[in-house]
Amino acid sequence: MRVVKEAEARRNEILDAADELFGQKGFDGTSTNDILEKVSIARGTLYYHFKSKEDIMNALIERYNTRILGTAKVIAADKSIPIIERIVRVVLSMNVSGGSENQIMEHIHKPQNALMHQKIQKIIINGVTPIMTEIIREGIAKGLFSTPFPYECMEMVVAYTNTVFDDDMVEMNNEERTSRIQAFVFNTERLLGAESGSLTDIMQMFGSENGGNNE
Amino acid sequence: MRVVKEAEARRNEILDAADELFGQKGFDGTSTNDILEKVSIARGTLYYHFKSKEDIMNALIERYNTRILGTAKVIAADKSIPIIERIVRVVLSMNVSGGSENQIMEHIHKPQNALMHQKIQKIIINGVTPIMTEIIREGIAKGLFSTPFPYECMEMVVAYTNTVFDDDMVEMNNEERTSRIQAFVFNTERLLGAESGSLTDIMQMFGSENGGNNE
DNA sequence: TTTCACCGACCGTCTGTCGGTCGGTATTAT
DNA sequence: ATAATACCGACCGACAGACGGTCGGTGAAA
Repeated sequence: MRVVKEAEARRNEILDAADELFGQKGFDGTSTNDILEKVSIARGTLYYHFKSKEDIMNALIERYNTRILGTAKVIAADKSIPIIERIVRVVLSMNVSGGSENQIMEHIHKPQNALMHQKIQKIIINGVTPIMTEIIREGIAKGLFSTPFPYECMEMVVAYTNTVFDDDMVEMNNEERTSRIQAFVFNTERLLGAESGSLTDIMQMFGSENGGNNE
Repeated sequence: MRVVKEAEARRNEILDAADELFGQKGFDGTSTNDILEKVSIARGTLYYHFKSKEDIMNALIERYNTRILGTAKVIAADKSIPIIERIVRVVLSMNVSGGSENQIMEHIHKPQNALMHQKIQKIIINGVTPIMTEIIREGIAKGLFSTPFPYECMEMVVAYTNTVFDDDMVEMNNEERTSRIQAFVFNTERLLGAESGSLTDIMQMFGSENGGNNE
């Protein structure tokens, strides 16, 4: 049957379907036919809205991009939140993505979606780092931190969390995870030249993020 | 024409061809036909030696694995080399891979080979980190370094260098690269609790690695 | 005569293309 | 105001081309 919609509405339908399918079966594992069936459109329609399958992925990433960085920016700019808490929240917003759709990132970390994962990681490293750095500079001004290389510091922190914590890159049981987080907090304090123990609050929130989402 | 060879010889021919082709055109961009033509064998022969295209990639990665970690282990175990120099050499061995085939890793860092890259990165992080950690412990015993978390420290260092320096993950011009290395050395010193400036030698060797290979 | 490396025709599935169709909307004539 | 017309954006589905993987069969060496 023939159903006509506005281009943007249709585009989003396709993206929503692709989002779910890529999450379940990976990019390579999802055929364009899978998407067609899910949206109930014909082949030509898909290629009317997107020029290729990879184009769909790029559009999806663009959506993630906007959401993730948008959320991070809002949090980072809210100077009413204490600096350290703001840092924690920005870090968390990278994984949970802020809103009701908290299963966005969960799918990404699978061996199947390597390319998508790589592209998102690139966006996070190059997008989140400057946002975090701004907070760090604030902290330096207030005497909380002390480093001549705030940007590179945060780049290291962001790159590390994104490879080791977000992935199946390093396999850990809960115990190893806990010690990894302890060490991470300690190391971050050293990198930032923060007083020992001043970031320990981070650990708790990290821990709860893993166990289960409470709001 | 029909040419018969020992299975292992043929396997290596196929791997060599795949290595070069994947490097040039990426994994997805290389068809099995490309490999067949290059090796001058028939379809069935390829699938006699490998059960799938991905199997070829995994065998390739296994080769890298052996070479990279093998080289790293040899260097790390040579206690005649001063600790800091050993660290530098291990880091370098990750990129140059030791021997005459120094173009192995160059191809990997392309958006096309995302899956292969991810798998190799996993091997490096989980394989090189313990090797490096051993050296660090030696350094701690000698009073050069001081950290309660040597493993997690090195994990951070290895993960960072592999994402930021080895990739097109972060685009940098030479100037940015230089400052990135300066900061990296500084940060690593902090992480390891090393005396400021004690690792500066690293910077020089890193610099030469980029410019051109001498020996 | 058994075994091992090899062959190449063939299959199903995939992505992407292309000529053509349909329905709503703006425009014009009545 | 209403009807005829022209237009265009959204949609369709048959099709082409290429790909990864299979299988029954072949030839040479052991």
